[in-house]
Amino acid sequence: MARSNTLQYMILGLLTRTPMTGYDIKQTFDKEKAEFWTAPFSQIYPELNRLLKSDLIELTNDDDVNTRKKTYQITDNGQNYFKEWLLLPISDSATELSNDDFVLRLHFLGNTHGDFLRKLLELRRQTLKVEIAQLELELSEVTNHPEQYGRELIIQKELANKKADVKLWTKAIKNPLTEI
Amino acid sequence: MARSNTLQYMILGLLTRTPMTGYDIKQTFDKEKAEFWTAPFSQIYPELNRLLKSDLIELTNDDDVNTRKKTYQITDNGQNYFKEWLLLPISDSATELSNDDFVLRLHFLGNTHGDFLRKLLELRRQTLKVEIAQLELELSEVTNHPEQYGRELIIQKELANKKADVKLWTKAIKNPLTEI
DNA sequence: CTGATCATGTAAGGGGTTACATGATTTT
DNA sequence: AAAATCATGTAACCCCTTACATGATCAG
Repeated sequence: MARSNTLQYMILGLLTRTPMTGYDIKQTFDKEKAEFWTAPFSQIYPELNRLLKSDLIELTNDDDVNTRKKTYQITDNGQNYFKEWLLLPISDSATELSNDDFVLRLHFLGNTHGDFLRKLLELRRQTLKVEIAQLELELSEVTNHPEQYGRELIIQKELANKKADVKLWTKAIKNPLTEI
Repeated sequence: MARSNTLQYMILGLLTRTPMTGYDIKQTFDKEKAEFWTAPFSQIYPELNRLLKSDLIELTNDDDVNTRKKTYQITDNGQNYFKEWLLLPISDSATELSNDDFVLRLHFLGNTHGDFLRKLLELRRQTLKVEIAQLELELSEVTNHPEQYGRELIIQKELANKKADVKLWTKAIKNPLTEI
């Protein structure tokens, strides 16, 4: 249980847009730096074969028979599976949303799903506020303890980051894309 | 090769301060939330035994003979090994310093090592500036591409975070602890 | 005397990295 | 003709997580 499997969703997400080969997927990861995450071929190819067996993706018939090239497309099954995952943090009444979970989903939200996007941002903002309160408490415990100066700087860094995030998501909630 | 092994350095770093048991180490991780990182017993105990075999730590004689309690202290060997790692990003003319590497080292820098701390912050600031330039380029490529709105938000978030970091480290370089 | 905390481990399995292996196609 | 890029994989190894196993000590 608890199979996080980021790669699985990254691949499915990319294939919701257009059919691709394993090689293409790797290129996309490297070029887009996706959300600052990548995977080697040795992870991508086995994962593709696993998804194929699970009937979440399938081979297209576009490939020249003489090449080894294998172009994959997502199945209806895969579409549903991916969408279910994408919407999970909202339908689930989970009160927490880690940065990784959040970023991974955000990556696949374009101009569609405007409503869902807003809810996702709201949820993340809530999580951040709780974390900020916690960090402020920790910070108050280390100030004036010069031997923990390094740790104090780390806490300040995390605080600054999370506060910047709250600001950004607040702005994004107020000014949705539709206004552009 | 390329054994990153965060845990190894966390343990050695804690033991430079005071002798501890595996249980104490776990407590410290959980309480201090270290630098937002923790490890389970199933990782800590085997690692302690490995460090013991490598002669980087040793058992103290403080423990009651009748208990299973094992209090460890760092050896001279371990001290050297740890210090070498701590100073690596400077002595090494590596031009990059990842956030994880940076934070891990920062955690063990108190009011001592003021000079080294400044160099470390400087180095990190340089890395950040390069990354910011890269992100600004990526951002310019996705704006006005509504289908990549999610990715745009991610890039903006990363940019905001890195900029906040630069600001913070600049301030820390200018106002060292000695002024407190 | 019962439950919380102290205390140390092993086992199984997932996920990720690095290195290795192979060969076709395209560019220079 | 050589080098770069396209293209798909396997093998070994490390790190980390979850679950399991065991028992002592201390507080209520």
